[in-house]
Amino acid sequence: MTEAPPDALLVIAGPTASGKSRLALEVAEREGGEIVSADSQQIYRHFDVGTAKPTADELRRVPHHLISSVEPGEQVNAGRFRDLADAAIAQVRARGRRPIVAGGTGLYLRVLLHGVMPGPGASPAIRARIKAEAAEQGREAIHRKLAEVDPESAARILPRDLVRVERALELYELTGVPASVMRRAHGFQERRHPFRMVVLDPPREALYAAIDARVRSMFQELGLVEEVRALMEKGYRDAPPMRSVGYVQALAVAEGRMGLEEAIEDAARQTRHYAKRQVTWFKKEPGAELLRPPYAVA
RNA sequence: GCCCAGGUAGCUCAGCUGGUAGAGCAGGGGAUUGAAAAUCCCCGUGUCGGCGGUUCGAUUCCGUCCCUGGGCA
Repeated sequence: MTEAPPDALLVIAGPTASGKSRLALEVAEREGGEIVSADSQQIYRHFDVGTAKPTADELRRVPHHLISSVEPGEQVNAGRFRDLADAAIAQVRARGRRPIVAGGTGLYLRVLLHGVMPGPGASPAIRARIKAEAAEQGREAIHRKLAEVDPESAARILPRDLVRVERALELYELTGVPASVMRRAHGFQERRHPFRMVVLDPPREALYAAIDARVRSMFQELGLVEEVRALMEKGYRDAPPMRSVGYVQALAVAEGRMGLEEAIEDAARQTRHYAKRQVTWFKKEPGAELLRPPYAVA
């Protein structure tokens, strides 16, 4: 691994409940830093308990950026995150302080560090149309359409993966260029920030125990279901963050579709699966430095 | 003590009339370029409770013992 330059951006990544926030806080306090969150859910306002946001006290101790900064009705995406994060990093530096990026959203981190292929973002209209077509004609049919305009993408995306089929189709419709061509041309080759990325890598058993305890606490002590009821009253029942792990189950409880205990167990299980996906992602992330507990960053 | 129902993968359970077993969940692995806490893919050998017996061959039949539920005393 190459020696990171002194002004390298410190990035702390890792699966949920591994202790990223704690470590980031500790480093920030020690070095006069400010935290820039790379979390696709904590960025939404009002969704606090279920996203495991830092406590009010923690937020007071160190300035945090990109936490509670977007209304739940808006859709954040990788491109928007990159812009917001760039701005936050620049602000922190302008103040002569050290930005510390911490978060578990792998795609956002990658896009921040390595860029995203140029091109248009999501088009709600196109997606709604494709979704309707898929419901009517089936995913296979949509996949065949993709195969006609972009056989390379169709070959690597399975028909059932509607999210990706949709995006590839959307990209082609908007630009006339196959997504596969853009993907190949881009290849995450941008070097947007010199960085040093540490990935927290707790033993699986400990990670799962921490997840189980956290999820249970969200429901039984922190009032996740009550938070969801309040969010529903504010009109956020169908907001993007409501479909993330924990909120899905809490919503089901709030609407009487699921019992509390079942919801806790399901949310914990889904969170464990999610954590595993994060581990898979970060393990092969270029430049990642795996860290075993006890965590320490020099 | 007697009667009944069970003891099969970590868990819940399938397994016509004998040819050494399979699903869901859990768990494991992977993909991932503007929804990413989303979306999607792959992976199931385990003394079929123990010991005898019948049989070319027993998870499957017989005997016996152990264990777990339920019932009767």
